[in-house]
Amino acid sequence: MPTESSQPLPEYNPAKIEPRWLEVWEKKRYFYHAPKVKKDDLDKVYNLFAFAYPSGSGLHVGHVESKTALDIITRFQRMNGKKVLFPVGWDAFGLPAENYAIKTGVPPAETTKKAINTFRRQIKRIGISYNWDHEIATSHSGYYKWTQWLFLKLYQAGLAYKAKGTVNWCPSCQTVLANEQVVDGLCERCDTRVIQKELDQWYFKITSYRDELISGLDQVDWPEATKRQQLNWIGRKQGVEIVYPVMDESNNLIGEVACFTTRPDTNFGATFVVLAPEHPLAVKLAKDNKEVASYLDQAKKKTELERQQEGRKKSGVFTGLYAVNRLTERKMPIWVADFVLGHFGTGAVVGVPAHDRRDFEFVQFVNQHHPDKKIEVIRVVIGPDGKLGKVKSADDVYEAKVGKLTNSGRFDNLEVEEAIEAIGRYLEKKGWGKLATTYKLRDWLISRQRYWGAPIPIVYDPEGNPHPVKEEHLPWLLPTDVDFKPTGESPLKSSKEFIERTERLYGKGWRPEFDTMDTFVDSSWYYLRYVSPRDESVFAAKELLSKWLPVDFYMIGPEHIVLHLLYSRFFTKFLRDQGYLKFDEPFLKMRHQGMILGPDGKKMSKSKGNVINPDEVVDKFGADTLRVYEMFMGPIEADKPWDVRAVMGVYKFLGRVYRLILSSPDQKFSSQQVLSWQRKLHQTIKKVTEDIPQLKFNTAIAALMEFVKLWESQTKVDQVEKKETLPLNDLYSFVKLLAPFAPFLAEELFNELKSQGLKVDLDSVHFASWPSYDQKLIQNQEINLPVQINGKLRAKFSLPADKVKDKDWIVNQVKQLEKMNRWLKNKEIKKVVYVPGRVLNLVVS
RNA sequence: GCCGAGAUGGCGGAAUUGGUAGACGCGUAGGUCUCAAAAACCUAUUCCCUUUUUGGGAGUGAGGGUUCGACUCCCUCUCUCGGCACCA
Repeated sequence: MPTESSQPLPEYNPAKIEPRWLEVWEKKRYFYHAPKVKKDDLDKVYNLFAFAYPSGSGLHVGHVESKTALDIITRFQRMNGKKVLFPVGWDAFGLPAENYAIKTGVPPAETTKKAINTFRRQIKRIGISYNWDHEIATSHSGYYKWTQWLFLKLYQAGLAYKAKGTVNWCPSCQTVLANEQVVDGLCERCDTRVIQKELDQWYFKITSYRDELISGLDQVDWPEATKRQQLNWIGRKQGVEIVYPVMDESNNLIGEVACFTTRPDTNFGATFVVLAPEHPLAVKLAKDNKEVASYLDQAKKKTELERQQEGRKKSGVFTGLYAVNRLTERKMPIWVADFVLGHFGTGAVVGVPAHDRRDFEFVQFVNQHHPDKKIEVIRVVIGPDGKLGKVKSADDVYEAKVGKLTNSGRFDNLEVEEAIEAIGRYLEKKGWGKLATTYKLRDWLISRQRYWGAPIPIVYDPEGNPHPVKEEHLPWLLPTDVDFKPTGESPLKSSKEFIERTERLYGKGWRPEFDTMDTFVDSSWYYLRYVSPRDESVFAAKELLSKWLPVDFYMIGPEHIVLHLLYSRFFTKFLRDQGYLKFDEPFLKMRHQGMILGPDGKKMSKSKGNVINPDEVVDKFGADTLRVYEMFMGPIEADKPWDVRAVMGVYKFLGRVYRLILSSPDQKFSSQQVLSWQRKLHQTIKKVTEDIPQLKFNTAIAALMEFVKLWESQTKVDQVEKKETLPLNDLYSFVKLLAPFAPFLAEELFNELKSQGLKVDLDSVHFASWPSYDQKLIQNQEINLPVQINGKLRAKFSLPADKVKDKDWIVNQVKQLEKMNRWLKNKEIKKVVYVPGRVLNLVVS
């Protein structure tokens, strides 16, 4: 019967389809440039992907997931008439390129360039529709010029300062390590014990924004868990700073010591005070107290690992001084111990052993090793169980904030929560303390003794005083004549050119700062640069900033939750205060993509041999299959294992779509079939349209599959009356639905439809407008109503859609059903619950 | 220890946010085609009982509760995964 179609259809062959369209898109530079927007344009959308480090191993399937997700959203929004900024860039400075240089001698600039080229090729191959004209790389001098400018702005504002600080140091690699590079006290690269070293370092004063970094979270649509992690990191705590007079052995008043506590309610049970080794009073005492001096020395020498191995084992030394608890008139011995941290609170802690485990453990240590200096344990809170027993072991320590006070004079019998208030106020009234707030957040150490980063734009005069590099000397270029071999010194020290340049520009005897900046500095303002990446006069064009920023949607891995986001928000607030930005928060809405695990359900790693290479998947099945499979795996935010065989299922699905469209002119249907085909189509349009903005790509794809399934089954029904073909315009709608997910196949099928006679004046389906659905058409004419007896499903009753609101009619009809006899015979219907179209529940007795 | 997320068939996961649990895909079994295999297509597929169909019972980590009705809400517990961790 078929005539022209007796030729076999061409097979779905992505290897032919995809390169062809890629070439066309590249040639025509589709979406290369961000669209033009007017100020306050409500149609603008800024979609941001957390730019990646261009590692030598190339694109990872995890990259593909988040890039594809954002690409789908972007294409969907474009088809819905939005103007979208969708840029791409490279977090190109960083350790791996430098380590590679140390090993091989190949300069990081070269390695990085090569890696970027690989990434760019791979990303284009999977059809991500980035605005390539806006591409940036943080290692490019046109970019880091502005990173340095930002440093200078902070410097001028007094928010960049130099101070001595303790840093992680790997004696084998001879370099400073970031906290993240220390794993269980060992260097992540060579497993050498990391030690603490005092170095003169540059810091950014992020702490001056700590309160706004908390309150600003109310303005953004981020996952609650993410917000909470930020809050924990900032770690704001309300409490009381109690000031105790300090006396020597012979009761001479010699000063005072302040202790921060969140539990002033327990202060009647305070029996000692502990200073951190860094506490000024401890340092002062060390001058003429040998025991204290040697303890401080030991504490300083301790490595991270040793501290961790010791666990919670306490140590300490008595200072010979006492603090007076004015609530009880008790003389509390003052000790120095390294379990107290110098940088939290006041660096001194008041010990309440009955109600703080660590305090109790310390008392155990003292009472065991210094029996002549025994410290008393006094219970001042009775738990709800009414137990008033002695606190004899660590398990008896009562830390919960529930219970009533005892042994606390006039405050006895108050509930803990009340007592916190009351005693706090009392201390304040007496002038013995004041309400105080402490934070865990510390200033941001940005110095790195590394080569592959942006040089800190500071020069030192012959006396060693720092001066900012003049703005006209930016970019303060990273020298190239350096020795990469680690020597324990900053690699830039080996550059003759760098020193000569400094002397030429600033005078004889002047020296440049040899450290570079933490790469987090580069990566915490890049979203601003995207609007005008080639502008040499400003970090980001003001007019464009006001049009595009803030970022509307940010897709970022959960590993960046704390640092990157905190730093970015800090920079945003700083630049706002400097008058450059007009918004408070850089990222309005944010979501995280999960991790793609190996087929074994474990994190992919070369050593486990479970790495899936996206290039190989594309070679075998094509980019569309890779994209659709990754989106189909499951919810975007979940961790999901790769299933080699499930990829085939997606490939088959795309092949079916291909064949259905190509053979559609030969498919004949009854008008009834066409109608139900259209109904399903419109239901699918609705589902996909609603799912994409919610990032529910897996269910959107499932809906497309369901539609294709129905279509296929219809072609197989042998009916007598079959003379209609599917309307080209409806086929077009379906291809549009497919376009964000499988852009190559959709483009191919769009062209096919044109050759079948579709009249559209467009070069690409990706410029088409998104299909809309007909609400009336969606309604099924027949409704299959579940009928429950006492909440258990007993029958299904199918009724015409126009009867759906007629409860009485339905109940009557259902009662007549023969099936119902069994359940309703000799029973009384006590209650009828009817949710229109959803369920009918008869409650019988 | 603290904070957070989670637990649904053999597997990945759906479920209109309190209304038919298991959509969609994988896998498996049987079938069509084939000399055979692969591919493709069709059918079945939560478990148990009954069984010719019909039918019945159980069932969303465990236990309890609220409700006409609970994967969904509340309480208790177990386990898994992330983050922080001597932070006063």
